[in-house]
Amino acid sequence: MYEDWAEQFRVLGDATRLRILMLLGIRDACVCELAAVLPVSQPAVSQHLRRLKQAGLVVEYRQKSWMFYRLRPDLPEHVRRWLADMPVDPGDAAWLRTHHAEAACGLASASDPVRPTN
Amino acid sequence: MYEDWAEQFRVLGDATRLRILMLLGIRDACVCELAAVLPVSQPAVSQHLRRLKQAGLVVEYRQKSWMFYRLRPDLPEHVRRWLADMPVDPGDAAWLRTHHAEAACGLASASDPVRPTN
DNA sequence: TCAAGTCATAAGTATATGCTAATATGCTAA
DNA sequence: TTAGCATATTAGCATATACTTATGACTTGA
Repeated sequence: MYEDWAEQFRVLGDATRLRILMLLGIRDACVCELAAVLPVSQPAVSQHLRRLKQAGLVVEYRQKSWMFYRLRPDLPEHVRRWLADMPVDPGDAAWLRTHHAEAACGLASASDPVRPTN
Repeated sequence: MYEDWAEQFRVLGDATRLRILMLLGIRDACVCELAAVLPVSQPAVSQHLRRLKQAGLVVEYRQKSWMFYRLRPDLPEHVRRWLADMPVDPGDAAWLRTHHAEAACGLASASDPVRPTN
């Protein structure tokens, strides 16, 4: 009866996944950006993102060769509140600010990323 | 940085622990009551309660030979909201209603359980 | 003091988890 | 089509977790 709820909590029960969620709370990011910031390998990032996606916490969209991830727009209110209460790592925020997606991923700054409709 | 938060989520990331929390949301209960309701052994219940206690989610108090556990009165608002949003297992609620602590644990019904001051 | 009941702890086991390295897949641009 | 990059998947490993049984510690009442 509580297994689905427990699974939701387990998804949030990893520091790396929480950090990914907070990073995506600053702005959308592609896998290579996350892998550059986080102290784990790219496959590890991919695996975390897969789990977050399966849990319905993030969505993905392709931008040229890059898979961008973003927080799901209609996150459950519980999750929104939790994330709002957690502090953003200043270093993470600075990194995402100084390394714009255009530069980091070679996107032309003129073209705004095409976001999924939902 | 997020390890403490992740740990909080991991504590909630187990169906048995969630069920214990929901049971204690109905009324305080002793270990043997919880072990009677749950499909796990008494040591398993004790181990879960220890973890819940370390996480600051429950407190314990002795009543004769029984160790009663209750939700910590000043639970973080996050947790309160999560618990409020989760459904109570009807079977669990019925069990705690029909098996009063007095009968289940041999307490005289005249004496209200002495609760801790906090 | 002692027997019975209650709970906690210890030891052992099976499964889940998070990571890495290696490899496969897929997209883009020439 | 093909080269090169970005991402996903696989296999393997170390650790964490949840459970059991066995046992120890504590409380109560006779």
